Amino acid sequence: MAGTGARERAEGRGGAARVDTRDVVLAAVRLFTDDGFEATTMEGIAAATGVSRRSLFRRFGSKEDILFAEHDELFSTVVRYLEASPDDPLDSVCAAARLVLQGYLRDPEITVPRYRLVRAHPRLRDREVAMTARYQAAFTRYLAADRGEGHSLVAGVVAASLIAAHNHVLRSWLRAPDQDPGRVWERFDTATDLVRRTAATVLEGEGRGRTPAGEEPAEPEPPAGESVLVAVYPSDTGRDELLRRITAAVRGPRATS
Amino acid sequence: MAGTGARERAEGRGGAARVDTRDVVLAAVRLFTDDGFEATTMEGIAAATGVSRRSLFRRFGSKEDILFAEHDELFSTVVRYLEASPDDPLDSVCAAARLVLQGYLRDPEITVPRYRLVRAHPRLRDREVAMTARYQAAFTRYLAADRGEGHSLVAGVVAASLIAAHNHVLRSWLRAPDQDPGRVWERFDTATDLVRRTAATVLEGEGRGRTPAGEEPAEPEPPAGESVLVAVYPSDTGRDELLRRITAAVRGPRATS
DNA sequence: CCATACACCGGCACGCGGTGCCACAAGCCG
DNA sequence: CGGCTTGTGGCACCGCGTGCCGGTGTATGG
Repeated sequence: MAGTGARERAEGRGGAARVDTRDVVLAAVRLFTDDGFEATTMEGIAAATGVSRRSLFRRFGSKEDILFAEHDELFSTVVRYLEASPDDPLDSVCAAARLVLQGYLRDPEITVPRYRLVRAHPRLRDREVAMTARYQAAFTRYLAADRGEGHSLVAGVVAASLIAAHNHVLRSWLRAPDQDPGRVWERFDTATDLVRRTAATVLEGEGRGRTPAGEEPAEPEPPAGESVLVAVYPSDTGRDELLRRITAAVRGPRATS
Repeated sequence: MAGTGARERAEGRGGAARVDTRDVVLAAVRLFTDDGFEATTMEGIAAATGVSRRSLFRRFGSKEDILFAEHDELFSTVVRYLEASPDDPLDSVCAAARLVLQGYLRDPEITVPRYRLVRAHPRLRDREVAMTARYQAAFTRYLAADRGEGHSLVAGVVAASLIAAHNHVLRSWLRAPDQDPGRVWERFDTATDLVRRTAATVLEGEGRGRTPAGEEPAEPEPPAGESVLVAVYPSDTGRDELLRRITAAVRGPRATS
């Protein structure tokens, strides 16, 4: 629980300090798992969080979107990371996939119950696969942009392989979230190695990967069990706000395996 | 339009010869493209087809499901084909993918406008990718069932590759449905060949080929003007030390935007 | 100090998707 | 004929999602 409890005071009228998004999500997840997703109404979530029904829709869009709010944030983070990544494209997308897995491992409090909900309700399942499709599309675009335009097939296949490998590892963790994270990263490395091998096969005969001019080729892949922190913020974020959020994130209960 | 018009007589009560599913779908597609998906109400479809609103929900489940009714049928067909297929598993799934593409090419009257609708509405897009995910899951299960249980990763990657290749060719047709079908099949063959090559690579090299990743943690430098901060630190770095270093980095001269 | 502008919130009403329930019409059987 | 099953239409109802409005806190300018 990150900073709950002190919020309940925000009742009454206008002023009403904005309830933290994460608290809303956690409360909603709790209601979903306790009462069932269908049975939980937006009015119920509103009552439980102190945010009005109308504002819930304004901030999250829909009931499902509450469940995937954190995931959406992660997605945009990954996309921005990808856009700013100077490494070899294949390394970049692998690192991006690592980022996604890390996003899941970071707060099991949301991702694990969400996984259970997703498994139970086909509609939520569709929403989940839609998310992975968005990742896949982003990876494909990124890989295809680097090479010539004619290689979108190859890019699509490589991206699909990587997503499949990632999801394979991810699910293995979601089914047993208490296992040693080191094992998870180990599996992730073998999975990405597999993808790399297939990609190498597929790319044979293509021009070799570009080398960014100058600069030492930064090591893109932290060794397994490494601690990675990636922060992506809007360009207009003030330094203080940035530091405050990073501090809060680091001080948070979850250490990245 | 195919076989409408003679239906209008089915008013009044019970008897009402059952309106053909395909006619309902075609009418709905027409309404969707003419008036927009959101603007088209189930009551409108009911009025246009002579089927009551209640029966529409009973037969199709939801408004979206009307659009994908034919696709669902195709899916179950493919699954049954797969279950009865005695060939080499890789050949079987490739043939199954061919079946799907054929299902699209067979009636452009539904698939083409549906593609346009899917492109326009994110919600329908999600539904579409959910369908491809179902195919992918079916292919994965089929491929994994053949080999030992430990190869579900490989199966998943191969299935994902095949689906990606199929979708690549499919979209190229959907964007220009009037082109020569021979070209489409030609592209399909080259795409499946690509998948076959990668699959061969992946299936042959079951020996571990893991390369030990480098050890040196690094701080990749985001391009100037970008709002990305990536920091990689040893796992045992203390929170305070981490924060101090991040603070120094952000406060420093090369602050991120 | 007040006026204006802006952004966010909560309440209300409403359309529509989706479901449970019931009545009714056919086909099939003894 | 009377029961059973199956599919249908009508009706009422719930809940999601949205447009609209009034109110409140904060920032900006005279």
